[in-house]
Amino acid sequence: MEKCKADNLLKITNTVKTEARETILHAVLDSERPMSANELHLMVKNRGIDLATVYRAMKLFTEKGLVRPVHADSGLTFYEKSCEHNPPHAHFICENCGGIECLKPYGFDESAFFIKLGQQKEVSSVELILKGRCSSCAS
Amino acid sequence: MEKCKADNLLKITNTVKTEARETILHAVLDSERPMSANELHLMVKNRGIDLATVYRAMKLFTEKGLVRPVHADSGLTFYEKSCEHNPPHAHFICENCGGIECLKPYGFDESAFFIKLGQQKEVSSVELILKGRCSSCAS
DNA sequence: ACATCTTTGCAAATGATTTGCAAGTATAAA
DNA sequence: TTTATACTTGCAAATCATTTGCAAAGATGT
Ligand SMILES: [Mn+2]
Ligand SMILES: [Mn+2]
Ligand SMILES: [Zn+2]
Ligand SMILES: [Zn+2]
Repeated sequence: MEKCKADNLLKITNTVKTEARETILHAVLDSERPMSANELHLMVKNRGIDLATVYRAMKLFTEKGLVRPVHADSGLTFYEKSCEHNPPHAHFICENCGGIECLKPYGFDESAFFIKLGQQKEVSSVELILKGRCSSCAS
Repeated sequence: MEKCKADNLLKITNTVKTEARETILHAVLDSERPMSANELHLMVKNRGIDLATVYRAMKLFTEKGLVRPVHADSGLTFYEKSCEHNPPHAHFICENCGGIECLKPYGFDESAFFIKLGQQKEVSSVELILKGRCSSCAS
C-alpha cells in the first residue's frame, strides 16, 4: 500500500529527504507522460528550485531506480516514474511536434527476446523508441 | 553491381557530387561500425574538410537514405551506412567505454512486431538500443 | 547547540550540433 | 567558353541541453 508515494520511495531507497527532492519527485509521480528537466522545472520553480537541482535529482533518482530516462534523439531527455505500476515499455516520439507517448507493454516475454538479441553480452537496459507522426499531428 | 559505391549512391539519389561529400561518404562506407561526426572528421580533415561540413553531409545523407543515425544516450550521434547489405538492426552501447556495436539482425519478422507495437500510429522508424558492458570492458 | 557531511542556488563552463556569412564551386543557359 | 544562378563550404560565432565550481544553507548524529 502506498508504495509509490514520494515520501516512502525516498525512505526505502535511503535517499536523504529534502524539500527540493520531495517536490521534484512529486512532480514526476504526478505526470502521466515522461517529462523533460525543463518541464519539471516549470512545475517547481515557483518554490525557488533551480534547474540544476532538477538535473541533480534526476541523476540521483535514476541511480536509485526511482525514474527511468528516455532519450529522444532530439537531444532531449525525458524522465518517467519507475515503479511496479509502470514497468518498462517502448515509447513513441512524434517527429513533427516532438511529443512523447508511452506505448502499451509488449504483451509477451520481451526480456527473453532482448537478452537473446544481446547474445553473449551483459545487457543492463533496453530502450526501444518508435518514431512517426502522432495522432494530433496526423490530422 | 556496385550498388554501394559512393559515386553511384550519390548519382541515384540525385545528390550534387562534390569532393567533400564523396570523401565523407567513402569514410562512412569503409567503416564497419557506426561513426560519430568527430570520428569521421578525423578521417577527412587532412583534405581540408571542416567538421561543420561533416555534419551537413550527415544531415543530407540521412535525408537521402544513405546513412542511418544511431543516437547514443550520451548525446553522441553515430552514423552508419544504410544499403541493402546493411539492413536495420539493434545496437549495443557499452556503458563503460561508450563504444558501439551492431547486433545481428533479429532473425524474425521484426517489422510486424514493431508495427504492432505502434498500433494505430504511423511508424516511420525504430531505434532499439541495448546497453551494458562490452566484452573488452567486461574483462 | 556543535561538528560534519550533504545539498542547493547561481553563474560560468561544457560539448555536441547548428548557423550566418562571404568566398568558392557546380550546373546549365547563352 | 563565358556567364548567370544556385548550391556548397570553411570559419567563427551561436545554440541548447546538461554539468560543474563555489560559497551559503540544510540535514544528521552527538
Ligand atoms: Mn513511458
Ligand atoms: Mn549498426
Ligand atoms: Zn505530434
Ligand atoms: Zn566497453
